[in-house]
Amino acid sequence: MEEKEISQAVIGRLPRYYRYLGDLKDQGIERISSQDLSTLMKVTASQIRQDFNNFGGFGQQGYGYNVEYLYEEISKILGLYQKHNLVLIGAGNLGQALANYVNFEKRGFLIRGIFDSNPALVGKEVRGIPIRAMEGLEAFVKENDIDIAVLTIPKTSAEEVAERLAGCGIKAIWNFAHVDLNVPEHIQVENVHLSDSLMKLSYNLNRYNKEKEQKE
Amino acid sequence: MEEKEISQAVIGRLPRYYRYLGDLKDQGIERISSQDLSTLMKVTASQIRQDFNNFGGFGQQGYGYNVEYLYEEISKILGLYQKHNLVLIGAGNLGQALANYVNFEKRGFLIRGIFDSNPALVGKEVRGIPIRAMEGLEAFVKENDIDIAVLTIPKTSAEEVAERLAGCGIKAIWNFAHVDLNVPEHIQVENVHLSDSLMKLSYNLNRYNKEKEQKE
DNA sequence: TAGATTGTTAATCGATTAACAATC
DNA sequence: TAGATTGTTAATCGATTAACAATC
Repeated sequence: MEEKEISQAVIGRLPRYYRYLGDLKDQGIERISSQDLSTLMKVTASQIRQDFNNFGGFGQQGYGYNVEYLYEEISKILGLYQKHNLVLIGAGNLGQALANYVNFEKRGFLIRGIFDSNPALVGKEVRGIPIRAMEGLEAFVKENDIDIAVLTIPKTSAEEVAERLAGCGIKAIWNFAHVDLNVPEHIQVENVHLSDSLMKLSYNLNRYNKEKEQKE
Repeated sequence: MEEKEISQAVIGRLPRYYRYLGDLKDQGIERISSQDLSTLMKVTASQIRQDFNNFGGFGQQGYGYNVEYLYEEISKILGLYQKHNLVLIGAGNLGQALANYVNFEKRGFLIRGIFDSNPALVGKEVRGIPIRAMEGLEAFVKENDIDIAVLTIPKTSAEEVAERLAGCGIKAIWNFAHVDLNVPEHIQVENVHLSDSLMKLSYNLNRYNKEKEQKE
């Protein structure tokens, strides 16, 4: 069966649904209508129903959606029931922050190895995981069935490391380096460009202040 | 003059243009056509011209765009010529990583104060900036002309802190806590939801693998 | 002047919203 | 059965792409 491609706009909203449904579940709420969820999340009920129907009918007419069931279904869609082995490359501040972030482990994202090009860091540990030298990267990825690499390195070395990762069969890169990576199509890349995000905030802040000035 | 609202889709692309233009500038390239930039950035030339024309004509027929000029103009649009005073709330791993990130300072985002609710951290320093107790937050924000708060605290306390910030006149929040904040409309919020980002990667990774299996 | 390339209008595409018949 | 609410089709809206006249 040829499945129709789901737009990235929809995918991008799923984690937010997942979060709200998790909260509802924790509150012991059993069912919710698209209308109520719409009020809660400040999106249209129509969009909620459309989004869910991309993946088949999760609701029931006259009843709404079962919170726990919907939560589980979204988790399956996002692939969270599945374990992933990660390597973290770049044990600087941000890398260490991510390595210490326990919530990823809970969702099945397991950091198996940490690498850094700085000899002073090699041999040290972050949350019990030793920091390794970059030389061993390829072998480690292959031997430990690693599918995701987290890139928290400067932009200058990011492209080179990405190529090495592509060469040893990595499947996805979570990229915090401030460049766009040039990797083969079959490798999934998700960028987190922090300074881009801050610039957006800067724009909106300035725009709002300007508008205010004009009114005065 | 009533300025027409620029869509967030366009704003979201500006930092990427800015980055590419900065690189071109560093390479000493003087001018570029929308066509060449299009090839480089893998977007359509049409989109590039439309985007820039939202802010007035930056180019010249038959010539293209002057790299340095365009770079400066985008920097102005994004408000990067302007200094902003920030407080960082939450001196955990992520907070410290951000505090240590020098590039923000370069762009005029100056971290003036760091706050944490953990008494064990209070009094310590991050890059020369002392960590303060939460009690002093409001006074500090007012006295130091702070306009942006960076929230790197757990979701449980995020809403409460956001309300305190709203109460003392903060203008924008860069939110790393994994909740949607309920603040008045005039406060700009930019969310960085890391786990949402990882879930998106997870979805795309799984989808690709599934498609591959089907073909085999 | 001729060629290049923008600025801008028009066409297309996709995503969001509205409406309502189906059905629990 | 009557009421509620989904699933889904149709309408609208906005964003992207194409086309080309304006102009450097």
